[in-house]
Amino acid sequence: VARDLLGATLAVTESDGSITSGLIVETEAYRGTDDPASHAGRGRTPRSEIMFGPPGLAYIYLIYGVHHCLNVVTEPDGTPGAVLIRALEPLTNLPVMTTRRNQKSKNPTKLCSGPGNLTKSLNLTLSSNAASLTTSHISIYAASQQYDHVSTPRIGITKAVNRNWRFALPNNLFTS
DNA sequence: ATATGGATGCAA
DNA sequence: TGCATCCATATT
Repeated sequence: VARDLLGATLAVTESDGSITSGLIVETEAYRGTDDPASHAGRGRTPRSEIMFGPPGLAYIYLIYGVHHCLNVVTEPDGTPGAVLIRALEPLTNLPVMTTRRNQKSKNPTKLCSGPGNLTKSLNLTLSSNAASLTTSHISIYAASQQYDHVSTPRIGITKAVNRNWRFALPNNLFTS
């Protein structure tokens, strides 16, 4: 699923009705109770519970007390799994993103480059945790084509570094 | 290289 | 209750 999400469109409907969106260019998979790098790797906890739930929900958590990370719950009900969205190529509402990121340059390549950066650009916080990606203000539209990809170890983790579960569009300027 | 700073989960 | 840890980023 992490591979399939490459090239999909992530869109957030703002309170004024406008759409802030981007193309998913970088993802990471976290799957199973035997994945020590996953929040679900030590079984069900209040936080990881959502990863065990039905697919199609947003899992948003606070990291380092500073940044939010957006994940898509993927596996069938009962099996834990989620895909971390790590980078987007901005599509709409770029000025809004630039303002939220306090960017002076209008260079779009860094607007959504990194999991904490894209949630800031899209204004996603814990209040959107567990939102349905099919019926809420957050939506994902499947890619219209199959994209080529590269895979590498996941970033920022210390366990299970040998699994190449990070996926990105090759030679993409908007990855982190 | 370093400051940032809240939620989480586990031990006590 | 206390504390180490954490899927990161901006700034020095």
